[in-house]
Parts: sequence; C-alpha cells; structure tokens
Amino acid sequence: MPAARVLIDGPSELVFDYAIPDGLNVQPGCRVRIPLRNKLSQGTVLDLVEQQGDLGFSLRPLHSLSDPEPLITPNLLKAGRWIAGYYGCSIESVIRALLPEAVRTEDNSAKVRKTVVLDSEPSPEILAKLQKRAPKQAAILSLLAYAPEKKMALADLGDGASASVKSLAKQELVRLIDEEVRRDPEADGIEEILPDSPLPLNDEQEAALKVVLASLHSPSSELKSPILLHGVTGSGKTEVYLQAARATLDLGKTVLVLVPEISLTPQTVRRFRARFAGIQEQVAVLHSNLSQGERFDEWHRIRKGIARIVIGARSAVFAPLPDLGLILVDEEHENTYKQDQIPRYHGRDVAVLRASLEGCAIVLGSATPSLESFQNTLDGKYQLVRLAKRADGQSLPLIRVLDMRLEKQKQKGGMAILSDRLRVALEQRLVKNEQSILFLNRRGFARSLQCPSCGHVCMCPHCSVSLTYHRDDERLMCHICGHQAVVPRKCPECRDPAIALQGYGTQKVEEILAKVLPNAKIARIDADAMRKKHALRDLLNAFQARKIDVLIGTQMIAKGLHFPNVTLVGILNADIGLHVPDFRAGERVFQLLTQVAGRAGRGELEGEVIVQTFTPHSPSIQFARHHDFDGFAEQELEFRRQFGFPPFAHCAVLTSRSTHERRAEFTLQTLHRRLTEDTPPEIVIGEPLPSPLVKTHGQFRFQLMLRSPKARVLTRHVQQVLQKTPLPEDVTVVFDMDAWSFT
DNA sequence: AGCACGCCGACT
DNA sequence: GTCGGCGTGCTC
Repeated sequence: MPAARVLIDGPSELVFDYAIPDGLNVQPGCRVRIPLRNKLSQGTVLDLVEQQGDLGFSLRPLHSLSDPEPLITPNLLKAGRWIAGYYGCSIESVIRALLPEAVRTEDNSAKVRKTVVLDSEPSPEILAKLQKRAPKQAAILSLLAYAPEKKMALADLGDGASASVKSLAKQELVRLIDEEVRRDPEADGIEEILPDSPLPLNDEQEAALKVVLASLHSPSSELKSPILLHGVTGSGKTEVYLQAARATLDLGKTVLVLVPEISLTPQTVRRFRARFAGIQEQVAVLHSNLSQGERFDEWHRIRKGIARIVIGARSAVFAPLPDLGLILVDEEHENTYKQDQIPRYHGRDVAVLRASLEGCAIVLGSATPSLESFQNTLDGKYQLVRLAKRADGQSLPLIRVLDMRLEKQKQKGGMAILSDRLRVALEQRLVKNEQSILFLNRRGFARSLQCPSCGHVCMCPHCSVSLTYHRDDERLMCHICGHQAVVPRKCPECRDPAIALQGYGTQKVEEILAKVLPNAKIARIDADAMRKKHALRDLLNAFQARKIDVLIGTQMIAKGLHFPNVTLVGILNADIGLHVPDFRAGERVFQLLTQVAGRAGRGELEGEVIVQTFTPHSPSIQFARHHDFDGFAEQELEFRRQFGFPPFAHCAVLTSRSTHERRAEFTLQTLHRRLTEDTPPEIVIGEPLPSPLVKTHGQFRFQLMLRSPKARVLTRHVQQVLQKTPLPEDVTVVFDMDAWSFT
C-alpha cells in the first residue's frame, strides 16, 4: 500500500508519511489535512511512496483532501525540487512561492455578490397590481427587465432595496443568488481599451516569428531550445510576442509573459488586452502586489483554464497554467528577475527550466541580452534571432559622448552638471516643441553634506553610506535603510557653519533646469516623486499628452517607455556604476546606456543622445555609443573567460551578518576554513572580506565569493558545511547562488 | 510538596 | 509551529 509523503506547512521543514484512506484520490501536489500530534495540520503531498520495512509503528491515516485536485502540477513540483537543490533552499520555502498564501489558506474563497435575477417577465396583471400596492417593487422589476442578462447586483439597486427584493423573491418573481465576481487587479483606473489588430511585420520580424512558430509546432527536442530574441530598442519585439501568442492560443495552448517589474505590467496588460480584445477576460495578471483576494481569483482562473494568457513579474513563472505552449521573458537581462529573498531563484532561469519540463517554446527577448544567454547561443544551446532594424525604418539615435573633464575646466569652479552642448540641445527641442528625457541614476538633491574645514561627512548611523540631502522635505536621508535626520546648521564635529553640499541628484537637476529653461515644463520621476499611488501613471500620461517638455528621472524611466515625440535623451553622469567593485559593472553600464538611449527617436523624428561622462574612453560607453552589442560581448566575454567569471562559471556569495562586527567576521572565517577542507576540485573559493558596504541596517556584513562551473557541486558543498556548522546567536548567514549583487 | 516557567526534542 | 516532558527554583 502506498503512503503519501507530506510536507507539513510551517517553517520547520517537517516531512512525514501518512497512510491513504480508501477512496481518497491522493496525488503528488495535493493539499491535504493531516493529523499531527493531537491537532489537524495542513500539508502538501510531495510523493507517493511504497512503505518499506517496518518503521516500528503504523502510519496514521491522513484526514482529508483540502482540494479535490492537486494544486501543484507534476511539472511545477519537479521545478520546485530543482530550485531547492540548485539554490540550496528548503523545499518548504519553494512550495511557499509555488502556492501563494492566498491559495494555501483554507478560509479564502471567491468573492460573491448578492445578485437579483429576473427569470421571466411578469404578466401585465401582476405588474399593474404591484404598481398600485408596491410601486418600489414594480420599479425594480422594470429595471431588471432592461438590465443586461436581466440581472443586477443587489447593491446597485440602491439603498433599502433589499426588503423589496425579499418580497419579490417570496412571490417567486425574482431569484436572489450569490454570484462569483472577479477581483480584477487591472480594472482600476484604466482607460477604455481600444481593440487593435496585428501590424504588418518587416522581414526581420517575419523571420523571427517563423523561428518561434517552428519551435511552437515542433513536437520536441532540438527546435524547442530556447530562443534569444536580440532586438534593438524600437525593433518591434512586442509585435512578434503578440503574434506568437495568437498562434499559441489558436493551438489551444496557453501563454505566460514575464516582465521585469510590477510597474511594467499595466502597459503590457493593456497591449495584450487590446490585441485580444474579444477575449480580454482570458488575460490574467499575477504579481506580488495583488491583494489576497485578487491573487486568489487570478490563480484559480488560471488553474481552471479560464485565463489563458498570464502576464506578471518574476513570481508569475509559477503560474499554474495548464497546456503551456509558450513562455515569453521580456527584457531577459534585467536583474529584477533574481529574487533577493529565499528562495533566491532567477525568474528567467526557472522559466527556461519550466519550458523544458513542459516541452513548450520559450523566447527570451532583450535589446541588451545578458552575457549568460548570449553565451548559450554561441554554445548552440539557445537559438539566436535578431532584429537589427527599428520596426518603423527609423535609424538608431545618434549618440554623442561628451568629455566632462573638459567641461569642468570650461565651467571654472562649477559642478559640471549640465554641459553647454546638452543645454543648447534642450533649448532646440523646446523651440521645435519636441520632448526630452534627462537620465540621472541618483535621487535626492545632494549626495552628501561635508564640512570644508575638518572634512566631516554626515553618515547614516546604521549604514556605511553618507546621507543624501533632500530639498523637498528639507531632510537628510539614507538611501539604504531610510533613516532620516535634520540638516545640521554647522558641522557636528568642529562647529564650522560652512558645512556644504557635495554632489548632485535629480532634485538639484530639476532646480538647475528650471533656471536654465524658465519656459519649459519640467517633471521629475524618481522614487521620491512617485510615492503617491498612480503618480507614475499620471505623470507618464501627461508626458504622453505632451504637457511636459523635459522629464528628469532615475532608472525608473530607463525601460519600456515608448514616446514618439522624444528626440533628445541626455545621460548626465554615465560613470555612476562604472567604478563599483563588481565584475558585471561594465555590462550594467552598457545595458543602461543602450536602454536609455533607446528612448530617443521612436517616432517619425530622428533621435539624439548626449552622454556626459568623465571616462569617455571606457569600453562600455564606446560600444554603447556605436550600438555595438557584438563588440561589447566579445570583449567582455574574453575578460570573463580569462578570469573564470560567469557565464563561464557559476558565482555564489556567502554572506554573514550581525550587529556584532567581530562575530560576523569570525563566523565567516570559520565557514571559510571549513569550506576549504575537502573541497571538490572545480570549486574556487575566495577570501572572506568585508562587504563593499560593510554596514547596512545596523548590521555588519562579511562575504565570500565561490565559483564553480558546476552549480550543483558548489551548492551541495556549501550546504554540507552549513549544516554541520552551528552559528552563533545573532549571526545570520545567507547563501546566494548565481548572485547578482555584491554590495 | 506544589506549581510556574522555560528549554528542548518530537511530531509519521 | 506546537505540544508535552522534564528540570529548576520559588512559594505556601
């Protein structure tokens, strides 16, 4: 007799076997109620196992099924096991990601609305009688007669209608039912969606679509390998996605669309709903900002096959779609696909795994592919498809690189924030009534507050960073932990009142611009300006309607935006991020410049990009300037190969943190010592060092980099050491496989 | 002696 | 997570 191996809910990672009572159809992935001690608990069936040998006791039978069918499909369960092994996290933590809280808790249910239904028209006699005796009831009946489907929500019939309805129901003139209503996450505030139809494809798009369709139709194996769609900004990747999605639906299969962040879901949803206007209700949205109710509804609509297109961020990779035919990963290079909490999976990589388990087609799209994905095309593991031209035939924007060292000499004593060239270019756009975007990857007004006589810099008391001055609320703020402080009148150390602002951020640029271009309408988009709900949407709408001339923003404006009237993009300080101690620094700068530059010239008008930098000859900047992805990739891959960095090895980080500096350091040193004993030969272990940002949120952090061409070997080795090393109290150790951030 | 409290291991 | 066993130590 097989038993059910059950993972019990809760943080303790308990796995027990239970006997299966007759007549219960228990499958892996089922949610079950099980007796544990003297109480009932809930759990997830991981496996059906043959009971082997004598355990010395007989298994307790499981109590019942929470849901009649398995909530986790076999493929998703397989993917879950893979994630646990690959990233070195507990299967319980993965199941949590697989089955959102809203779905696993039993007391959630569909939202119902009291609805009044009119089954048949009342006879004129009855109506006449009611008219006299109960005019309110008669009014309700006539309202219902004209309502769509002859039904209305009780709440919509106005205050005090419920007594009348009750009476009508008693006379069997109407029925009162509970109708399930969908809590639509994207219903709120979205303008009416105008249906559109497929656009004609150019040759490149046609060829790309053909490759995707071949993969979609191929029964298996070779042609199913992932497709990397490298399409320059404005090349019309989305149109290829939309037509591929249509073909998938026509096959009776379903589509999963992943976007890098939640803020990008509405625009993607809008495009899919417009294209699939007749079947809008088949488009579901899934991301971590949904309310419990919305998530419950969307999840079950997906599982039942009602929603056949799912659009969402990282966590949507676990959407329980039946008959998955196609996965689209948009902007596949984005770091936001990496989850920074346990389980620390990479959404794109899990998508690739899922595609292979489901035997479905997968397209990774980007204007700046990650070197990992690109190397996979060189190795023949992925297919490479290119869109080198912009869809509308426009050329890519002209990119000028401005040496700010010269500019600084010119503007003697000035901060060299806005070059003459950029200022003139902005003025020209104003005259021509065209729009501009200025990009600066630092918010706030001034980077720090420093005393000119003693050199003291105002630091965050909890983090090893300087506090940023924000003029809006006249405060010093920490961008790591959010700590706020008042601005001191004089130096806290030496009492010199000459303490001064250093560096600049978006707020300062906004102020300078207001002076330089007094007639321009200027707006700023960054985390501070967007604190209000819908602020981003409203501002982008205003920009679209040309009510704003110049948009200043941080990386919030770097991706996905499409504004045909933007002909100038200025990048104020392209160097930020170039000098961080991270082997991906160059790749990141190249991607950012290319993406931001891509916002220019997306309509009829030609675009121009001005890049201000203190290191004009940096390869990332030069390759971006020439729109030369291949050149950049070739050089960067050579460097990565030489030093054994990704994509030629997997890179993991082990971090220890504690409020006690010495304890964190000592713990990591101990782990390092143990890791270097009996190390599998392919693993390279770095030195335990303080993190580049030693202190954050009041905790000291030390880290250790490990590399290996084989991810599983690395994870297993680290897990083994972690398991047998007791950690001192107050020290947390984090293992991050395929880590993306090293700060 | 009787009981409150906290630690720790087991839970199929 | 949660229950219960057990040891400690305080109070009646």
